[in-house]
Amino acid sequence: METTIKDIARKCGVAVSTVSRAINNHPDINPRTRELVLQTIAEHNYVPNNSARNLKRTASRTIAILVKGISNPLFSALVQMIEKEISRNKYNFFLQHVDELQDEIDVALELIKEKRLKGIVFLGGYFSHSKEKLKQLNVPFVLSTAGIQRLEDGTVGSCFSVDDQAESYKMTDFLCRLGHQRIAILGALEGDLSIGRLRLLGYREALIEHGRSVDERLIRYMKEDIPSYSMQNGYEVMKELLEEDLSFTAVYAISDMQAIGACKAIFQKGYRIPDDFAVAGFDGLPDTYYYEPSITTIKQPVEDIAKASIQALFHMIKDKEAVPGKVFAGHLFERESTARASETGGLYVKRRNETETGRYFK
Amino acid sequence: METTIKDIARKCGVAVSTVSRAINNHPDINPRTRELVLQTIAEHNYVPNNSARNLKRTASRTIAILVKGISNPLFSALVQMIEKEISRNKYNFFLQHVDELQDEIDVALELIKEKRLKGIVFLGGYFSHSKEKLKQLNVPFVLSTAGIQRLEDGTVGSCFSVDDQAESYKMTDFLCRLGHQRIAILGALEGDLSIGRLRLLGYREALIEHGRSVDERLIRYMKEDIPSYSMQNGYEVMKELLEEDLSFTAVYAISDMQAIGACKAIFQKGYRIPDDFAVAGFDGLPDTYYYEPSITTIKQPVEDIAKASIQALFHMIKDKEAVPGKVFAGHLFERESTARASETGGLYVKRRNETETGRYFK
DNA sequence: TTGTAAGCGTTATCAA
DNA sequence: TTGATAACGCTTACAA
Repeated sequence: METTIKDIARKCGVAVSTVSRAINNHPDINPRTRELVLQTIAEHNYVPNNSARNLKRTASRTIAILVKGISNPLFSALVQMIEKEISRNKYNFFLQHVDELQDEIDVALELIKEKRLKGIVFLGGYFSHSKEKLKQLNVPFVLSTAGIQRLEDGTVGSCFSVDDQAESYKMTDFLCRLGHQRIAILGALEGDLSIGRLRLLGYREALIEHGRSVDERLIRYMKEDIPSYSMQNGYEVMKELLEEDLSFTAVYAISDMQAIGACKAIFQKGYRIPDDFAVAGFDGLPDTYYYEPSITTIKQPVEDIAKASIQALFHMIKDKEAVPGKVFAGHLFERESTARASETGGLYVKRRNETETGRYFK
Repeated sequence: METTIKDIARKCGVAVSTVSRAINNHPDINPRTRELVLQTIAEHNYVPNNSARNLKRTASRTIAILVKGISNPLFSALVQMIEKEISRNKYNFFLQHVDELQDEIDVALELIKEKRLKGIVFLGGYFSHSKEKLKQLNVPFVLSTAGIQRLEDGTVGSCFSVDDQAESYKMTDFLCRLGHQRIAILGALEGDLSIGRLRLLGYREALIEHGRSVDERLIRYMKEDIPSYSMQNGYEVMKELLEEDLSFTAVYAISDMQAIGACKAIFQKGYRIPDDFAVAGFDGLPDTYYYEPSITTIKQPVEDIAKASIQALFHMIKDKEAVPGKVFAGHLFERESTARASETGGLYVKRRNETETGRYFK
């Protein structure tokens, strides 16, 4: 039989309420009694049952961080910052992963009741929930780095992230300005409705703006049977792309991991980066800095996003008023993996007859 | 006020026990009543309180996966396999991270009571707990990829991992056989008592076996103020190492991430890999395959470890008998980052006067 | 400073 | 097939 508060009370010859007081550091208890109780607890390895506590408690000081998917490297830094800030505010936190297929709102709903949560941070999970469903969440929450949601006001939750479409535009625009005429994109799963869609939109937009035609054959999606956003996925897709004769000089992967995979495929074919192909990623993971050559990418300001998210959450918790979300600017890091599309380079460059920013391509 | 089972009962004009039956799919309930109840539940967005359920329930079908630290990339694959197997057995699971500083046993102890857990999988966390403490865990558990523990039998928990010391020996031995006389190691935190210690032990052992002297200056520890086992940590430590005049030709990092960081430091100094320095890692992450040059490493058989762990756990749960742990062999992948120490290469090689496997160094 | 007792929201037992 | 009711283990008035 499990040890309960009653057993401890009996051993100590006191009432359960006294034991409870000792456990919870209540002021109105004789220090000597407290000592006795605490010691007995230690001796018997008594651990209070959290279900019972949560059931009885009307409130807690707990915030849950719900992370979608298990291996988004972008979140490591984010989570650490958020945790630190939560602790600083003397709240408890609770990091739980929610499966790619699970509905994070459902998980949240359960947790709110079960743990009497004070607030929730949703990480990733490219939110596309009905407003109605979000309404059920009757505690403050923030969405961090979740694809931008155009929420009507009145909603409790705020969204903190970069503008995926705009940043994607930025990168594609950058490649265009480097003189690349034909730019392939390594996208998300076909039919993706979250960041994959937004980043693809930005890509199209930039191409059109630059008067480039959008060649659908240069738009590639992730393979279903390989982990999403993985190096392997980028590698396999790039390998296929290289086998077709599509004459492009740059490839933009919508995640850094895919970009690294793409690099490998390029190297394995004996091509050089950036001489034969320019490669760009997205996210700004440390990996892009350490890779050889270092990879051009859009860095998401995770620290800022984390800080703003958690501050907003505490503001909502404490002052009970909604906080507007915020869009953060990403930062394009130009690294070694991209270079100007030159006349000499670019094995696949076959057509070079458009005008570009003062430069002439014959 | 939150909706409870009573509210639903009232709305439906039935007793709470009937609602409970509907929720829990009990057979002894009129299908019509069940429908009515379920519909009312949906209409009111009623979510049962898990604390109350867990409190009342005597048993569950839940297994917890407790992951130490937030960003060990090695675990992604492991977790996925374990999850799949748990679902296949029609159990629920529950993935929670435990902070680097938290005691995972304490967390487990709470969870056991709170959730009436059936079993626990500890991931990482390089277990060094007293047997006494482990005894408190009165549910079956397995340790996966946690530094090998020499548990006396009688313990419920089994340990599944590689033999870190032996594998580390293997890698160091490999580098020695390539002719490297002076091999630096990028270790864990100084004073580490888990895998860091074991891998360092294997390194020393191999050097001694090969008649190499152990130069303490070539043993480097992670920097405290930089994330552990990170690329950045490897990079910074390697940078320092390169600035001293220690004449070594190979560096063995006890994690792949550190190895990648080390590579960057080497490249930045203008040296070549493997010509000037051989670099080896440990873990067998995909990253080492995709890096340029690909990195020699010891691959941990995570799939096998995952499979064996979870199978053992279910065996313990179902048949209530202890299962012995198992040690898995790692697989050394020789890649592009290591090569034979040649007479010509090795900028730092200054002394080459030892005999080595049939080769003569002047 | 301590004890008594009510009740948190469920499930399970028993009787109807 | 259903309903009443007693737990589950704890916290918290309120009383002493």
